Amino acid sequence: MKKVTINSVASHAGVSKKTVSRVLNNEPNVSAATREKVLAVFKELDYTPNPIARGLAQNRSFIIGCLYDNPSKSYITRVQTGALEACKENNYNLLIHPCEFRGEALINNIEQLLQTSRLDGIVLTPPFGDFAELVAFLKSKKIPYARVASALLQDDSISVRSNDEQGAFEITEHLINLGHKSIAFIKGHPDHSATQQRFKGYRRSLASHGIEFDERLVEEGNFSYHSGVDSARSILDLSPRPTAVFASNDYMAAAVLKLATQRQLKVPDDISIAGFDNAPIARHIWPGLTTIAQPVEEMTKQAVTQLISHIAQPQEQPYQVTLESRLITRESTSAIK
Amino acid sequence: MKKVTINSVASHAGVSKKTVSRVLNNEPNVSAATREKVLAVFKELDYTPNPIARGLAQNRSFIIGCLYDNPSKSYITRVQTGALEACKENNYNLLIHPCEFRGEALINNIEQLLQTSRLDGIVLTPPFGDFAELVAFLKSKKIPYARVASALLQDDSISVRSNDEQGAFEITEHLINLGHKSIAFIKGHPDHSATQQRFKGYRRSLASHGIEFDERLVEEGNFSYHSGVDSARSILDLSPRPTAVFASNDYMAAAVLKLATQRQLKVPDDISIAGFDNAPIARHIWPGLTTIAQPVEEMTKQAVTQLISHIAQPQEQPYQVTLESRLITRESTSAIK
DNA sequence: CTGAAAGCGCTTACAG
DNA sequence: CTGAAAGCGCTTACAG
Repeated sequence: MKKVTINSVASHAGVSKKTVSRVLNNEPNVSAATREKVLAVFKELDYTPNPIARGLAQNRSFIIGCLYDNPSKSYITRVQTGALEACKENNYNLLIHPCEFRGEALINNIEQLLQTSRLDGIVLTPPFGDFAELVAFLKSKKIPYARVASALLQDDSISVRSNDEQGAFEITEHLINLGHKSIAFIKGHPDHSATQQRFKGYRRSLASHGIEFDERLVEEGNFSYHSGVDSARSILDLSPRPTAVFASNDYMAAAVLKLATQRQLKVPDDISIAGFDNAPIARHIWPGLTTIAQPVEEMTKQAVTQLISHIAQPQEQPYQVTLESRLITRESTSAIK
Repeated sequence: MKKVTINSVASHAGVSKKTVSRVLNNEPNVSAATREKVLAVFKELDYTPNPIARGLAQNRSFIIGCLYDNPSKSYITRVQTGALEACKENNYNLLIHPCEFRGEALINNIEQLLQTSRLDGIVLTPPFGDFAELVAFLKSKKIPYARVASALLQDDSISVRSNDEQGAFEITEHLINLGHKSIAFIKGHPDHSATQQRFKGYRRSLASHGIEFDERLVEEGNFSYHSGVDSARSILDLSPRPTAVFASNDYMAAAVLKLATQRQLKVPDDISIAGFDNAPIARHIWPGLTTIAQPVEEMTKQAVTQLISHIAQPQEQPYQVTLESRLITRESTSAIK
């Protein structure tokens, strides 16, 4: 069985392949009769255009690459969901590329990626949007990119983020307003710019209430559940024990909750626990976690939408947006007794 | 700035483009001197071959598509992890394509996908591997595919599954051996073949112990957490209340656990709860869930590895494998009092 | 409204 | 060991 190409269709229909190309792309300037004839031959021969050939001629692939390296699986899932929505609306497809390396190895890895698949653009999810080396590399290769949840930059790139500092401030305010003064804090992954932002918000809230910052209440996590367990152990061993814990994401908060419960502590009566992200786990456990809802899907969707429109029209304005996050109170926090 | 192609390299190096192509692909029959000269020009010009052009000439894209439609996000994450490992080892890339439609719309959706991106092969994850229409369509389009966690078939396709029936049998045995006789069961999504298999295993275990099957103890779920909440409500309202619940996946089991805890029931003292999959949530909650560890990553990795080798050498044997699953006991199940 | 020619950037098959 | 020619299946730019 011979492969059916634009040429077979053209000869079957008795027209030039340019005309076939016209009906394929819904271009004007084709008589209704010709169009129908060609359409009929499409059906008859069961013709599907070859996207690679189209790609070569147009120099594009209609594929966006999504880079990530994130210990929180649910965060990745949400990123993908948003990216996929944007792709779907624009007839693009999404290629996913986790990569665990930093520095030199990372650049080689991306170079390899670009050598095996042509990508029209790349979404950089945390922490990649903050890797200056990588961003410079993409610029030098003239690969369009968009940054999600990265630090603000005064450049011309596409960037969508949410206000981590403000979110952390608000959730700390919530705890302080409940009467808590001894509030432990678990940091996120050091490479993520959100980590510093959330820490800042926590400190700003403490300061605004005249509560002295206490270093002993701060633990270094990395956004993984496992790191939350380790941090929780240290925190619960403190004496006096803090009356509340604010973990930089919900996975780590869930770990604190589990460990506290195992140790026969009542949450929130004995200790209040707050997270960040509003990941699914925040409502899948009991008590449900008080947290900050971050619009991860929406951030990524906007970033990819802008990226795609930038690919089509590179002269557009840079798009830099900061979305709002909001406090969600559940059962894991309560007034101090 | 002119784009640098194989032609610019060839003229710079003073050789034919065929020779450039040879060093690009590490082919033999190039003198060391020539090779080095060309390599030097690569660096000098910062040349990167165009994957689309290569793809057109070779008629391949080095991209595998992953189809899914699964209410369990962690399952998808695990599927992706396995698929990505296989792709990485073979210099392939992974394109993800969730699709929510059935029947006619589904086929159109896939046709559209194949029209925008050329895929060298497709992995069908549950429930797609069991959709006869889709499988027939891919066959007619001559798109290589591999099926993950689908029903056994006497055909020539690549298929990797695990033994759901046996897993469900074993976990039910575990409960019965702990003294439970009234064991509620929450079914999975009706479109997934695993749903029937797990139900069968549950019934086989009951039967082998002479415990009469009771329809009132069976709820229809769909693998989502939400469906688990609904099922849990019905089950906990039964009187007499069953002493154990076996949910067809961990999300639904987690929902039962949360609802039971909210209702002041002690797990496992008042009621034992078991899940299936060994999803992350099974160990992120307290008490941890007794469950069946299913090698989702490994299944997918094997399927994609076979798919890629089948793409390279289509004459190979069909690969149909059933992997083992194993019981993991945690704190959510205990002997009846 | 329609088409012939050239080109996208590679590889394949063949010749020397 | 090296290269000239043809081809992969489309689109772009131009001409009529």
